[in-house]
Amino acid sequence: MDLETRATVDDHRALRLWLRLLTCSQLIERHVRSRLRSRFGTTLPRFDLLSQLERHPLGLKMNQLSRLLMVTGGNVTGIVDQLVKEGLVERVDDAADRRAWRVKLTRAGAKAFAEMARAHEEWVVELLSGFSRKDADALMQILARLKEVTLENAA
Amino acid sequence: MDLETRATVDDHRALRLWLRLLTCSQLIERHVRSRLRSRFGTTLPRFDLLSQLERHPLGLKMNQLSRLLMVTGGNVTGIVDQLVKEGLVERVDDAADRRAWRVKLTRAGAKAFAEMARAHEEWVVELLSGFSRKDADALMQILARLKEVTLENAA
DNA sequence: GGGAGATACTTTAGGCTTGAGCTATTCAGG
DNA sequence: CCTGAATAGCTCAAGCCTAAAGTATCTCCC
Repeated sequence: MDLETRATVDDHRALRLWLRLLTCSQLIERHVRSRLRSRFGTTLPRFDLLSQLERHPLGLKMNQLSRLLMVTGGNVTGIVDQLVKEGLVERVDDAADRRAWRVKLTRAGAKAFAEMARAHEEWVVELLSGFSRKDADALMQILARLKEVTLENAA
Repeated sequence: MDLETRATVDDHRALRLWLRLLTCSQLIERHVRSRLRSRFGTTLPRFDLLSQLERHPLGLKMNQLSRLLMVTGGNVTGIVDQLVKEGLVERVDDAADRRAWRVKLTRAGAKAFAEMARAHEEWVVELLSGFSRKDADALMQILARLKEVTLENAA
């Protein structure tokens, strides 16, 4: 096999890897979305946003949320608007910067999130049951490298 | 460590695995979407649909596309409508079933797709450059198992 | 052949997401 | 101080996506 042929094979390898990664990700994502909808009448983006706030009890600015969730600012505006309307989240003025908000979980939001998070974890555990501990550990490590490489090359 | 504690740790393991998988997938996806947009003025769903048609020269029915792309039928209707309007795809009557269409690439569609596919593969290869052959092979295998397990458990 | 149920597709309403363009505020240098 | 550049956030149009409901056709079975 000459170099050029090998290069082509390796190229297809990268492509197939990406397609398989996407498939796996979508399979899990669809499952979780569907259950969030049917059990809690909510969506994955809202859940993700609450999840970030739960990890940051002091609150987060809109652009911090935007970075953590890997979505654009305009998107965060819309989701926060909804969650405020539902009473799960509140916008507090940022003392240090009059342009900025500090978004926090309300008491009701924290309570609602705790319930959803428990169920969410159950779903994922159930979905991955039968996936060996050994494979899971290996996958975590390889994905760590993949993330690193991708971040490097995307810059 | 008692059983209950271990169970909790394993649960978090599954959750963290899923979150990392999602992150990796999103990193690559965003990169590809952004380039499809800036270079070709198109989107990932349209590209994916063309890609499926390219693999099936005899054409595909709407519901076959829906299954292959893992999206709902209504969604496929919208995307095909657009691609027809752009002249990349055509709807042909299915001789055997008057309810159904057979969607095919037009000559222009095949040409446009070939160009995009070449670029798409380059982007992915570039993005994954530095990811070792060994890791890539291992990842392919583990993801195959993950896909299998997930499909099993989702049913 | 005829009716019940399945299937192929479309439509609709509602939510997510983006990129571009806007205002208001902050910050850094002169 | 001031002024230009950067930053925080919002709005808007357009496209993706879903679930649910609607129409047309097919298929099976009596």
